[in-house]
Amino acid sequence: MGEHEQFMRKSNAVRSLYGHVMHELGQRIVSGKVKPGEVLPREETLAESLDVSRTALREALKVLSAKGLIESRTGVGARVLDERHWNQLDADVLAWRCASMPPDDFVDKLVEMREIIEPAAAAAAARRRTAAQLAEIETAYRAMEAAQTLEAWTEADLQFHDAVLHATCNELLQSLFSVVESSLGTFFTLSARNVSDFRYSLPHHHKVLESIRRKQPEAARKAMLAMIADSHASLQRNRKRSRRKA
Amino acid sequence: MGEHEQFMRKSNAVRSLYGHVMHELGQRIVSGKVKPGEVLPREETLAESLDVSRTALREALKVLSAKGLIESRTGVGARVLDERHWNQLDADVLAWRCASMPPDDFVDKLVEMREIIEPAAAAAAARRRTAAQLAEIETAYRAMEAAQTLEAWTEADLQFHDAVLHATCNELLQSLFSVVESSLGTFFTLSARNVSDFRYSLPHHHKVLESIRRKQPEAARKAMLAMIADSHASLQRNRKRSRRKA
DNA sequence: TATAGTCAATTTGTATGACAAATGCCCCGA
DNA sequence: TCGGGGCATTTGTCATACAAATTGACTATA
Repeated sequence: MGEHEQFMRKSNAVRSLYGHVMHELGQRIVSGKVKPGEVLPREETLAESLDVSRTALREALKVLSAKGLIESRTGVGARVLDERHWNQLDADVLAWRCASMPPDDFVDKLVEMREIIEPAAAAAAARRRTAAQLAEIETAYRAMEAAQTLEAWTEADLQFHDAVLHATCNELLQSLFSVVESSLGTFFTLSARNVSDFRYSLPHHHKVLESIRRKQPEAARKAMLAMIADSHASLQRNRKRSRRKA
Repeated sequence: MGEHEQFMRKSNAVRSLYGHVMHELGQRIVSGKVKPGEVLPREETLAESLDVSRTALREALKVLSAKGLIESRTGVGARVLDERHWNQLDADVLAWRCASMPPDDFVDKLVEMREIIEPAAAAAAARRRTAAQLAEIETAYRAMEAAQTLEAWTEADLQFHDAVLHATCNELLQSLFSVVESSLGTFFTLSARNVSDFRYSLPHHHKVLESIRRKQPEAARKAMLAMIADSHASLQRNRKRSRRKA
């Protein structure tokens, strides 16, 4: 897993016991190992099998319930809910879905989301960005320029897109960063073979930056859309290649 | 509070103890009664003041932590996080923000989100909808046509927009329904005086329905955008009116 | 036989008390 | 002045007990 210090919160959830349990159960559900409609074993049994106390297990269940994955009812048990109820935009749920090489159609959905969100965000940023927000974007861009390793590039890339969302001055839009994060993460996973040319999208980013600097919403929208379309195309080339291998 | 039986889950969270506690603390935070950076009283004290056990309180804190509102650390306490970390798209967080007559700029942000999401969703639905999904949308439309009370209208309206999101075949888009729900809810709250003409947007909905039926993405996009722009304009008229009163 | 009502078993919900672990701070010593 | 050790504070985890809700079976009754 990548280390995006300032994005991935140090998240005590990672270190804590209940965090592990939540992660484990969450993945079981999202990956389909336990299917919607099924009820989990009773808490005492489940706690024992996971080697934690009922307290820790229950905290995990509560959070999963808040994410819409399960519903606990007295006297019945914890039933896995239908996908329709899942909090699909939750960072954890997205991560769980992307964890194990997501199916192509899910990647397409991620891309569709980006194509809707990010061009609109770039346009809004071009309209409303403050000087400080522009500086944030530029800093991220410079970091991409300077990146020597794939890891450094990835972090700077994420920071760039986060900064654009931030510049929209709309925190609701910024909360969609989790989608971008999962999307980019998956992208780098799926196209890990050609690590060499990871800088190919730099010109696209430059155009977005300049459009936002000059406060040209339509130019920013187009530049961002082109960037996403380009990376999507590159991803599909990789798909075909790996399918041929198989 | 409206009753949208099939949207608002019966949500044991409403009835349960920890649910009340979560709601109470969540509102305190989102409304700004306790500000980011502050630390809550220690669990024992807080539990006592809310008249619940530490167990129930901790379950509430865990969920609030999952929503990004607070962060608990051993030996320190539960610190309220900066708005940047909040899970802004979470249904509860949105509801808490809209609970107490949200400021104009937040309403604008909701509208901006709708203007980005829903036209794109309508276009996608026009491209990919199945016959069954179209039927869902039509059913909702008929219910709007037949609605005699504001309550019936509101429920059908929500159902219409949910059906459109569903017809995109992209569950990520559908998860943004919480935004539409909060937005419409707030809209009806703010424009509650002229209840009489609640049906004025029916023609807009008709255009969206027909465009999706005929699989015309661009027409669907435009119709949806026009609908949102129209309701936004109507909302702003109301704002001015109520400002004049004050 | 059908039906309503009661009871018992099961499972989650809540409370309580205890201790482990992490953090921050003061104080002491070099 | 700086660094480390220990102490107080607070959350993290565990174990146990009982309350509350749901289910399903059983029974009495028409």
